[in-house]
Order: sequence, then structure tokens, then C-alpha cells
Amino acid sequence: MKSLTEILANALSPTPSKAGLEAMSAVAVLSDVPMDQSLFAPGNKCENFVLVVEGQVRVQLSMRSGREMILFRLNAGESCALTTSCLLTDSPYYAEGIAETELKILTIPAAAFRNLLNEYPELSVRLLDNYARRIGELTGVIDRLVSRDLIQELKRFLIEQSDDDDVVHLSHKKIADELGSSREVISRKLKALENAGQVKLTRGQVHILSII
Amino acid sequence: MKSLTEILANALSPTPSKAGLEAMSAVAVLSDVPMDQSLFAPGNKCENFVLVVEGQVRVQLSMRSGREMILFRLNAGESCALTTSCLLTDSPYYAEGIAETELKILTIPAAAFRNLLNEYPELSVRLLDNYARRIGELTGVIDRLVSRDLIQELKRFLIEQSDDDDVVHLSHKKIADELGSSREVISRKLKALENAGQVKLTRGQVHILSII
DNA sequence: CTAGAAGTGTGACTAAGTCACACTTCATCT
DNA sequence: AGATGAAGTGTGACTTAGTCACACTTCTAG
Repeated sequence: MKSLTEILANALSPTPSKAGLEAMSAVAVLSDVPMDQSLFAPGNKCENFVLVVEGQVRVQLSMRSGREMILFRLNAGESCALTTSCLLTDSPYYAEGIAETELKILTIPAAAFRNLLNEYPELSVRLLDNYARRIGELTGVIDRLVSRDLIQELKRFLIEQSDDDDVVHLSHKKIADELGSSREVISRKLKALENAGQVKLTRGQVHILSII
Repeated sequence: MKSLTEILANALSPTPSKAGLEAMSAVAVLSDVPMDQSLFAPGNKCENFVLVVEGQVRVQLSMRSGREMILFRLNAGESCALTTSCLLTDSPYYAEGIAETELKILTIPAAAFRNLLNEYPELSVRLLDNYARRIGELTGVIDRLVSRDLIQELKRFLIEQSDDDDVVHLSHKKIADELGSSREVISRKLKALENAGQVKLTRGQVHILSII
């Protein structure tokens, strides 16, 4: 089992100073999160800085209609830009974070985190890099939303998600969520593709037949 | 006329170290930009870090259809999160930045900026804070796009933009751009509001009559 | 082997965006 | 004053996406 400091050094490379690392690990807590658990939900106050050590987190906006818009995913070594954003601006979460796998996460209480940033500003360089990426992803989401060509997005998504046998193992609802659309719409588009002979549909699967 | 160092100290407060400030102003260039000029456009490589010293910048996504989606605005003392994002991830711009007023901006060449961040990590704390805000704004844009109730947004926008005489001095096209919609749609919504006796339309103006 | 859950199909409707084109108002130049 | 071009506005016809309601099918656990 690695020490906290080692885990941090690994996650935060290119590395901050030794002093910074140690100060950080002094206040950090490592914990396990079961799959499907919600890490934060809209309206919650942000109490902790969160760093994903192992596993994957899905960050999404949820509408009353049950529709969801996936903003981005966090992988090992990444911290949640939304969390940091909420922490720094002291505003509540407006999105939801869900464990897509079992997780190991590292948390640092909000106040301690703010102190850390002040005392060891080098820590923020790494966060900045992370932010830069998220901003790119978010504008990508906006771009796709504004000039929406759902059928093209769907095709691309199917190809990208298909396994070696050209099968996508996702329900229509799951696909709709990934694309920020609704189940019925996706069902219809898929049906149209099937009628055009481009896919074959079975429960929970989309089999890609032709190049699409 | 203030010195570069003073301008920077002001824009970046809570302040970085003196050494950091001086290193920064050593490579920074102050310049004027006329109104309506484009600061950066989609596809451009990001050559400079940009800080707005005076004036306002509109950052937007532009579609082929002529429709535009305003992402956020930069005011004095703010740096462009997109710029920093592009700088740090070394990717081209995907949005456009336009001077809404005459500007004074401060630019730092990309390479110099990267060095600065490494040598004076405290500089990044301030950027981080800025990022935090943008991320919030961007998710707000996404939220509005996904669960769109244009008529409500329009009403809110009109009220917010109206002057002391309850008049909004914007063309339908401008309003559409602000709301990320299209001119025809806004024209129709406004017409409907006029028919309902809630506004009075004249060329380039919307006069708000009732509470809406 | 059966009840409930999860997944799918479909019609009818609404909201928003697009395309095409006509008309109006305004500024300005001679 | 009249001409002209640009900016602003109105509107019909159409397409796409999302919503609502409800029926039907397949799976799974007890």
C-alpha cells in the first residue's frame, strides 16, 4: 500500500515541492466509494476538495424531465474542476458527480484546501492544467448542443463505442444520456438506421452492420 | 500613466510576489485595441496570454449559420480562460474574442508565459480563481441550452436590459445573439408579446409595457 | 411461472431553428 | 427631393428535436 504522499506525488506530477506534498497529505483523507454512489449533487455545499485516485467519475447536469447532460468524466489523478470551482467561489454544486466504478478518492476539507493553496501556490499549477482541459470540454459540449446534428453524433458515438464484433452494449436510454438527448428520439433514430439496413437492434444492443 | 508593474499588481491582486510581478512586466506588452476588433478567432494558434486592462471583451462561438452563442464576457482585470486553456493545452482557439469597447490589453508571449508560471507559481492562484468563475458560467450556459424555455429567457433578458424608461435598445438580431437563438424566432416571440399587449415594438427598440 | 422492472415502439403534439423572400425604415449622397 | 443600399423586421413553409402518453416485449428474481 502506497503512502498518501506517494499517491499525491504521483497524481500531481509534474510535482510540487516536498513541503507542499507533505502539507497536503497531512490534511488529506483517503477513502473508498462504491460504484453508482453520488459524490456530490446539485445544491450541496462543497465541503471537500476531491481527487480521484482510482476509478472513474461521471459529472452531469440533470433535468427535472429525467434527461441528463454529461459534462465530462474524471479519471485517476484528476480532480474535479467543478469542485474546485465551487470551493473557490464558495457556491453550491450545480451538477452531479457519480461513481461509474468503485473509487478510491482523496479528500481535503475546504478550509484546509484554501490554506494549502495560499501557502503552496505551486499546487495550483497542476489544477490550472486540469481546468484548461475542462474548459475545452465544456465549450465542446456547448458547441455540439448549439449546432446539433443528432444523427451524425449518434453514428459517431455508436462506432466509437462498438466492440470488436461491432456491437454496442448500451440501452437506448444510456445512449440518449451520453448524447444529452431523450430515449424516444434515440429509439426513433436507431429504428430509422435499422430500416436503412445500417444497424440491427436487439434488447440492450446495437449491432453495426454497414459503415454507417 | 501607471507603470506596467502597477497595472499588473492591480489586476492580479490579491498580489503575487514582487519578484513575480517584475518578471511578468518584463515580458508583458501593453497595447490598444479598437472597438469591434477580433482578438482571436477559431482555428488561430494561441500566441499570447491576454489580460484585459480596460474595456470589455465578448467571447462567443460562431456557427456557419450566422448564429452565435455568447460564452462569457471579460472585464478589466480579467484574463481569458480560453486563452489560458489554449496556451496550456497547446490547442487552437475554438471561439472568438471581440472587443466590445475600445480596449487596453496586456499580452505576454506564450513561451514566456509558460516560463513565468513555472518560476512564479503564485501567479496561477489568481488564474485559478478566474477559471473557477468561467466554469460556473459555462455550465450555466449549458444548463440554459439543455432545458430551454426561450420565452422566459427572453422576458428576463428584456427586463434586465431595459433602461429607466423600460426601453431595450437592441435589434432583434442582437437579442437573438445574446440568447443564442435566431433572429426569426426572436422576432416571432416579440411579436407574440406585442399582440399580448406586453411590449411595443419599434425599429431597434422594445418598449416594455406591462410586468411581462 | 409469474410479477415487476427494464427496455422498446409509436402516434400526436410542441418548441425551436432554418430557408426563402418581401417589406419597411433609415442614412447619406448627390 | 429622389435614389440607393444597408439594416431591421414580418411571415409562411418546413425540419429537427423533445415531450407526453401509452402499449408492448423481454428479462429476472422470488
